[in-house]
Amino acid sequence: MTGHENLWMRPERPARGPRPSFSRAALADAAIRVADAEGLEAISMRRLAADLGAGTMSLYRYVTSKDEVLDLMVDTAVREYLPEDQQPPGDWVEGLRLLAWQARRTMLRHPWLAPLAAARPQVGPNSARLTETALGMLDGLGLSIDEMLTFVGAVFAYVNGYTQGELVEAEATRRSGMTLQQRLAQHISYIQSLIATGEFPMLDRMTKEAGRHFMSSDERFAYGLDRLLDGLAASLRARGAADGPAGSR
Amino acid sequence: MTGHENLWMRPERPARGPRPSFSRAALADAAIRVADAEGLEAISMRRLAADLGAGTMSLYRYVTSKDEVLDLMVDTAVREYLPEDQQPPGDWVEGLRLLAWQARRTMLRHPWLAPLAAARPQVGPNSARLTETALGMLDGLGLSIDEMLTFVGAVFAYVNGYTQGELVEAEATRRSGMTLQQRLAQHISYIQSLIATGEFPMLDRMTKEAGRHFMSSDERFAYGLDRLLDGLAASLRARGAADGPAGSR
DNA sequence: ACATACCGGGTACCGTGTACGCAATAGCGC
DNA sequence: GCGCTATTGCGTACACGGTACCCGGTATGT
Repeated sequence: MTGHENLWMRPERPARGPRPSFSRAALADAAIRVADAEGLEAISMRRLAADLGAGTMSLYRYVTSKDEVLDLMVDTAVREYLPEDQQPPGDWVEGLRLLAWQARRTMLRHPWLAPLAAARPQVGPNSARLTETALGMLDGLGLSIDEMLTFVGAVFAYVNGYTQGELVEAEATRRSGMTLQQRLAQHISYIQSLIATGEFPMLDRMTKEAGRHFMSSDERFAYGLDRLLDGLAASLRARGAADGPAGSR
Repeated sequence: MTGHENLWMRPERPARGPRPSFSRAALADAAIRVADAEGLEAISMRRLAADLGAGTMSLYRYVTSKDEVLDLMVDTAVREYLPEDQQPPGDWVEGLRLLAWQARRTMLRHPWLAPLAAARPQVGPNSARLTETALGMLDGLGLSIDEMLTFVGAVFAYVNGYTQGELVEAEATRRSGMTLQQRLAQHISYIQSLIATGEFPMLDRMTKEAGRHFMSSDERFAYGLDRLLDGLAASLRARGAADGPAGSR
C-alpha cells in the first residue's frame, strides 16, 4: 500500500544497487519492434529477453508482468497520436479531426495497437496527454467537462471501432499465411451458399456490385468521421436556445 | 481443398459413423455460460470438456481449434442483435438506432463479446443475417450498396468502439479482484501526481468537477449515436442537389 | 456380415507466464 | 577504505494451455 502497485507510479531506477542494464523504454521499443514485424502473438517474455540480450527473468526487474509490457507498448505508441507542433488550427472541429486521423494513421502503422489499446484501461502519461490535448480543443465553447468528455469519447469510439474493424481482415490474412485471394475465395463461396437460400437479397446485390468499390477505406473512414463531427457541431450550434448536449431530460 | 476448411461450410454431422454425443450449439452454449460467469480467460478446452462431461480431445471432433470455439460463441451471441419481430419502424434512422441499442445491450450482457467480436472476422450466419437486416433498412433510399455499407459500418464502428471502451474498466476491475473504489483510488492518486506538474489543466478541472457527473454511460452512448445518425441523415437529405455521400471530388 | 468411416478420449509434447533462490554488484554510513 | 544491504541478473522449475497422435469402440453402407 505504498502506492507503487501502479506501473506509472513505480520509480524506474532506485538509488541503491547495481545499474540496470537497460530501461523500460528500451523494453517497450524492443516489444514494439517485434510486434510491428511479426505480430502481437510473437511477443513472449523469452523472445523479448533474447532480443535484448538478457535472461528471461531479468525482464521482471523492470516490469511485474507481461501485461505491464503491453501497457508500456500502448502508451509508447500513443505518443504518436499527438501532433508535433503546439496548436494546430484553432477550430475545435479541425482539431478533433486531426487527432482522429493521427490516431488512425498510428493504428494502421502498428496493427497490434488497436486491439491492445481497446482491451486495456488507458492510464499512461501519453494517454493522459492525449486526453488533455483533446479536452483543450473544446475549451472555451461553454461546455462542461462532462460534455467535453462525451464529445471526445464519441470521436475516439468511432475511430477505434472503425480502424480495429478494418484491421481484423488484414491481420487474419497475415496470421493464416494465406493470400488475400484465398481468403476472399473462401468467404465468397460461403456467402454464395447463403445467397442460394434466397434469404439474403442484399448480400446478393453486394456480391453483384462488388466489382466497383467507389470508396476506399480511408474515404469511408473520413465520411463517417465527418458526419459525426457534423452532428456534434450542429448540436453545439443549437445550444444557444436549448439547454445542452444532454437534450432536455 | 474440398471447401471444408471453413467452419461454416463444414457439415456438422456426417452420414457415417456413431452419433456425436453433443453438438456445436451445445459447445457454444457451454462456452458462453462459462465466459458469462467467469470471463473469457476462464475458457480452456479442458474446462469446456469437463463442463460437457467429455474428454478434452473430444472437442476437436466438433471444431478444429479453440479459435473456432470463439467464432461459434460470437456468432451465437450476435443472434441477440437481431430484433425478434419482422419489421421494426419503417424509418431507417429508427431501424439503425434500434440495431445499435440491441448490439450494445448484448455486449453489456456478455462482456466477453465486444473484444472477441472486434478481434476476429465476422463470418457466421448470424453476422450475415445482421448485415442483411441492416442493409435492408437502407434499401430504397437511392443509396448504392457501397454507400449503405458506409452508413452501417459507421454506426457499428461507433457502437463497438464505445461499448468496448466502456467495458474495459469494468472488466479490469473484475479481473484484478479489487473493488472499484480501490482502482479509482489508484488512478486518482496517479492523476494527481500528473496534475502536480501543472501541465494538465483540463485534467485538473476534470477531477474538480468529477463529483457531479451529469450523463450516465447510456446517455453518453445515446448522445454520440444520435449525433452520428443526425449527420448521416443530413448528408442524405443534401444528396438531392449534390452527387452523393462521397461529397464532391 | 463385414468393411468403412467416424466417435471418444488417454497420453504426450511443446510453448507459455512466472515464483523462487542464489551469486554478483554498487552505493551508503562509519 | 570497509563492510552492509538493497538491487540486479538469471538459471531452474512448475503449472497450465493448445493440440498432434493413436488406439479401441460403434454405427452405417454394401
